[in-house]
Amino acid sequence: MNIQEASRQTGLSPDTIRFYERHRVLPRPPRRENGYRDYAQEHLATLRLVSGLRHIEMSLVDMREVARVAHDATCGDLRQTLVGQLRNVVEQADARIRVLEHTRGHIEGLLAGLDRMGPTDERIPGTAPCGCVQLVSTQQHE
Amino acid sequence: MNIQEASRQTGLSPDTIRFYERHRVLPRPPRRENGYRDYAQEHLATLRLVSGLRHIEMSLVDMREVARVAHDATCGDLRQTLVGQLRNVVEQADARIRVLEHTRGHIEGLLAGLDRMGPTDERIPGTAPCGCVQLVSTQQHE
DNA sequence: GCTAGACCCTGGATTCACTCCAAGGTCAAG
DNA sequence: CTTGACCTTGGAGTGAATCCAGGGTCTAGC
Repeated sequence: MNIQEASRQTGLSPDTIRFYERHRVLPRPPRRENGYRDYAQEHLATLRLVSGLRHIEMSLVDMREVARVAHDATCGDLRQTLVGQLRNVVEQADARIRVLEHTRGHIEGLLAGLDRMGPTDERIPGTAPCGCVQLVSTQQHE
Repeated sequence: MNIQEASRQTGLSPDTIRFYERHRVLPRPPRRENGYRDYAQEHLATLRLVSGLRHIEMSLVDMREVARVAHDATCGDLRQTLVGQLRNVVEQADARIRVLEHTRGHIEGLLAGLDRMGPTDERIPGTAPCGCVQLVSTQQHE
């Protein structure tokens, strides 16, 4: 399977796959005689894992560590390290989701506020206009 | 209020505030005689708005647009542009949250799988170890 | 008055994680 | 035997910070 097909099946672009390989996040696949990378099912597993980790914004360095463990370790080692790292990752995702939901709420508040205010057209020159300032500044920020 | 205090009250680092100012995401505040930036409550409103937009990963260019509108427009202009952009932003946040939750589930599946498998210690050399491959590769990826 | 330590300023270098590009090789269809 | 879609590499460019050097300022304590 060539790199494009591997890309299609995992959601990582060919460029990103090559980039990760260069930075030792992904192991080097075997090559055909013509030099093309040749992926098998077992590689896709790792690519998909890495794609998932990328989605939750794990750093390249940490992904490298997970991938190294997932490819070299015995099951005992793997379990310990991987479980630790994955728990971490879930926590990070949760934190990220909380921030997003908080900000989403904040923005919706802004929108609702704009709705409530009705279409006045004046503003005090040199300041932020209409209700925008009040809406935003009443929000306490962590 | 100096830049550090403004930073403390809005969650943007002083470096980031200066960076945004340079890139015209934030307006230039007045300076004291010594050249220090001097922020007032009305500036904090804008900083907080921008901090919120940053949290949901709005691009610098789009933030510049929002900030420009929020500072220069009349209320009518503001309403139209801002509402459009903010709706957009909420959508982006939702999409982001969906991806994160999907991946979170994926990773938890991995963890549950590792739990179910019990502590075997063998692995086939040259392949990814134990259940890791199966767990990941059974997951279909968009 | 003087020094230490925590601020502030600017402009430019570095970082991270890609993403794109140039220059060239490979291959299947017509 | 050409066209067009693929593949290779190494290196340049991008976005959004973040860090740094080199310098000025301010407050507290001696």
